[in-house]
Amino acid sequence: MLEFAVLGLLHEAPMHGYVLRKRLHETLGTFRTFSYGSLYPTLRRLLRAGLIVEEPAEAAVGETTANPGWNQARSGWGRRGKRVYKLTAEGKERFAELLADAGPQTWDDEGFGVHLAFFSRTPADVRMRILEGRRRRVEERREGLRAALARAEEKIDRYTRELHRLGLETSEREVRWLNELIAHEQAEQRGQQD
Amino acid sequence: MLEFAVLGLLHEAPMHGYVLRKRLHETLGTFRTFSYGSLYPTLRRLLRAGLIVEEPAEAAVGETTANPGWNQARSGWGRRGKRVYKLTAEGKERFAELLADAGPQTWDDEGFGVHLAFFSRTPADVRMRILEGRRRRVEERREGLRAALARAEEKIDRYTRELHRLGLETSEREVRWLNELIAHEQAEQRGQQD
DNA sequence: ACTTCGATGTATCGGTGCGATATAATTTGC
DNA sequence: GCAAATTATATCGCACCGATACATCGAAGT
Repeated sequence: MLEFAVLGLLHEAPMHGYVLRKRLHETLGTFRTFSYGSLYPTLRRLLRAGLIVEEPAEAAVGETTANPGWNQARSGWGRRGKRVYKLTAEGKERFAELLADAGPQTWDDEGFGVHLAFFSRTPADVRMRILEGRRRRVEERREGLRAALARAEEKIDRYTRELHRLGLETSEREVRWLNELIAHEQAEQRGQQD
Repeated sequence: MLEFAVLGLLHEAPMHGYVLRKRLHETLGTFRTFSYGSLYPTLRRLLRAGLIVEEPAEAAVGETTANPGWNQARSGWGRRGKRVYKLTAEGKERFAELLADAGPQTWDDEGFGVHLAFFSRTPADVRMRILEGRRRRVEERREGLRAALARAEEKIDRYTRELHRLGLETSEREVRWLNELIAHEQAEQRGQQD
């Protein structure tokens, strides 16, 4: 999922790992954060896979050109210190593939949230399949919680019951929310056809 | 967190990994599931640490004594095949320690949910600290989302905004839910003192 | 009796991500 | 002119997941 987010964000502009992490935090809005402990290894992975490349530091966004001496000290640019990453053609291609994929990862809590951040770039039919998959998923959770609450009502621990109550309300809410989104999508599609 | 849950569940009775996983699923109620890919390694870890021991299969819960031939084939019992795990004194001690700990792990989504499943066994003051820590955590998320929504209202992607809206409502709801739980705890403590 | 199927049961593998920690340069504020 | 905050990169061990591979058992059908 980090791979997906990184690839998506690098479409905006080449960026440092550090800036990337901030943008990540902003676009995902506290719903999800990624640590450096996963970001930097991911960046290296993408680099090895040829999906991104390192770029001379001059091209970075919001860079004050304060001539970093230690930068030139090592083979021209950014060997040590700031590293700016840029999408390659393969990287763009890969992102497009990931965008078009509506697999099960896209309807779990994490995957869904991240994918939604790039929803306006995903094809309308894929959007629909993801939304519906997510709804199925949340409905399952809702039913599971309903069953757990009905099954025991008295027997189970008060705190557990409270947690299940909250979970049930939350899933009910999310299903309603999804229904609205889906309805909106359908309306839009009808509008398109006319 | 799995360690905590396993130790807690084994207080009920000695169990197979398989049964353990089912009980885990039941008590956590779809809010959280652990896969075998984490359960079995965890079991081995606990075994190495001396927090649990293997027990002859006869002692297992709900066991039909169907004399498993392959079981005796290997040095007396359960070397290959079913393995029943039982808490040791150290294991019980460790669980008590974990119960009494109200660290930051206990107020993130995962830790909080798992801990709540054993809340009736945790000391009242620890319960309070966990509840308050969780509230602080959720309030932070709520404020983050409020800020994100206020910051951009028009600029940001429609879908992202919708997700943030849902997240905001969810956090608001959870804060209210926590307030009720906390009020209940306080009332109970006052009752205790009289 | 035969066999097939679903539940029971144990286990490993590669991959993904986290939290803590170390290190250093650069900017900002006093 | 110096301390503190921010920018920046990186690694380590650990926890967990999903996929996958086995093997056994009991029941239900034929």
